[in-house]
Amino acid sequence: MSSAEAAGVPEGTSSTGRPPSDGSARDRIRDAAVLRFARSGFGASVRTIAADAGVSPALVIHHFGSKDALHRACDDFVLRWIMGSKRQNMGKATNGQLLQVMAEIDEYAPLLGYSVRSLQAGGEVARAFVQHMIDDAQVYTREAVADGIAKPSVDEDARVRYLVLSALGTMLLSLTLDPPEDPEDFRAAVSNFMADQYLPMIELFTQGFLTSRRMLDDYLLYVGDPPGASPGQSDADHEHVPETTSEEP
Amino acid sequence: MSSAEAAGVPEGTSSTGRPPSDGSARDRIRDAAVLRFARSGFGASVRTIAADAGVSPALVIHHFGSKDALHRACDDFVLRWIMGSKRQNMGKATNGQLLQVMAEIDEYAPLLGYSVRSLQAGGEVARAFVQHMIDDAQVYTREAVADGIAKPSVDEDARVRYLVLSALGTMLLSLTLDPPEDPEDFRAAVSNFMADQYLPMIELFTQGFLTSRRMLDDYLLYVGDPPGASPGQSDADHEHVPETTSEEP
DNA sequence: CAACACACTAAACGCTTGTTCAGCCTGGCC
DNA sequence: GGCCAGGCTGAACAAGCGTTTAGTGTGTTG
Repeated sequence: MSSAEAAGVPEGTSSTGRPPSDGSARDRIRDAAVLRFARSGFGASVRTIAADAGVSPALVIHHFGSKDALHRACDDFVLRWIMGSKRQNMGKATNGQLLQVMAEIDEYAPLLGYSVRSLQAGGEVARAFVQHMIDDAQVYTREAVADGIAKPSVDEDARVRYLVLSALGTMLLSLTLDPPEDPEDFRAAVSNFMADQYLPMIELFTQGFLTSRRMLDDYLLYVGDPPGASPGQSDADHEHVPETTSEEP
Repeated sequence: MSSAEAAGVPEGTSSTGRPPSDGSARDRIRDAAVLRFARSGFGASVRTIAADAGVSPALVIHHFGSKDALHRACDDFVLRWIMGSKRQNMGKATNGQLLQVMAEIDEYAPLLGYSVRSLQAGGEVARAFVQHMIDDAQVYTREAVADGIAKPSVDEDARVRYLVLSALGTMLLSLTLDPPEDPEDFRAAVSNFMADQYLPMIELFTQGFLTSRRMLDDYLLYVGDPPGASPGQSDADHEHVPETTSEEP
């Protein structure tokens, strides 16, 4: 939590004090907008944001041109913030798999709410956010497979994409179904979610769900080898239980 | 204008015929609202819905009282429809696991868009929708475990909840990131999604992701037994021993 | 027939929205 | 000093929203 928003400056506008160095009002508006969008969604009104920032609605438009442009500016800001934070955290914890991504999210805290709203709304930030996570996870997963921590996949790219979409989507749906009373506290909600879902998730990641390979083998036989496949992976044929499961299309 | 009344009155009455049992205009408004909400989200205006139904905005309010009440009526209608369809499909395919849930969704087609919007927006329908899916999956999973198709879990309830949240959430996020150009066609989008994600999903379900049980065992050791697995329940505590012949060292 | 009920509508009301406009205030430059 | 640039504002505007109101037409009922 940065809590850098502690700029006092309540309405005691003695001589309209504003630091002359750089447009602090513009930044204050942007910060207020990010916070308000996170709290109330992107339907939040310009007037509300202006009130949060302690300025007039007209000034918001004066500085950003329109509400849409303000939204885009917030997207830019958050995206830049995330990318910086990512690069900073990239070094540590190369042991991580996908779970690591979730743990990292907990560190993204201040702008987590904004990201969640963006994911709910779709659009450019959401796509970029997910894509960056996928890129990260690709590195982690490759290393995990090389280190023998993770099993190889028939199609690594598809698996990484699925795992990221799954981890994010599950959390997103959970947050949507039971949103935190205080919209400020996405962080606590994420922690709760992790506490609830960690066991089944890691259980699935450890032992899988099905007892037989039949479904997978049938599918592989049906579609042929997918693009990324190198068929030499004899690593994974240890589990041939010739079980006659019930019928399946 | 006013060609609306000439268009599409299923009952043979030529002029403003309305059966005394149930008003057809009311139904037409509800149907138009469901479609419009699915197409444009719940922010769609009463005026738009009225135009779609070929009536005046005032009539919408006259019949439903308010836009919120109309929304609730649509929720009721869709929920009832889903529950009926569920009951109808419940008989077949008891072999299904969670994948079955996804396949079923493809059959929910007409109201799929509405459900997706509801899941995106959260609220009562979304919760009910998910809960019903969980209830279904609980039955399926129990049977699959009993039949030896699915592996047992340390906490079956938590697993089912996670699997449903994961399956739905993944699809929801995918649909949000790349929404279909024609909002009518959520069905095709779901099919595409399934085509893309089936392999990694079934691979994960078959072989898991991690090579060692260590993370799971560490977690179980750390938290002790989860709430669902009381020691008296002899049914499910055969899984505590670290047997897992399917895992490589 | 008159009288009522009710589906239905055009028009307007009140409100909120994003945005614009004219002008105030102040700091810096001549 | 004068004067301009620009951050900043209160007031207003147009558009859209959900909803209300007053009223029209029509089928049913006494």
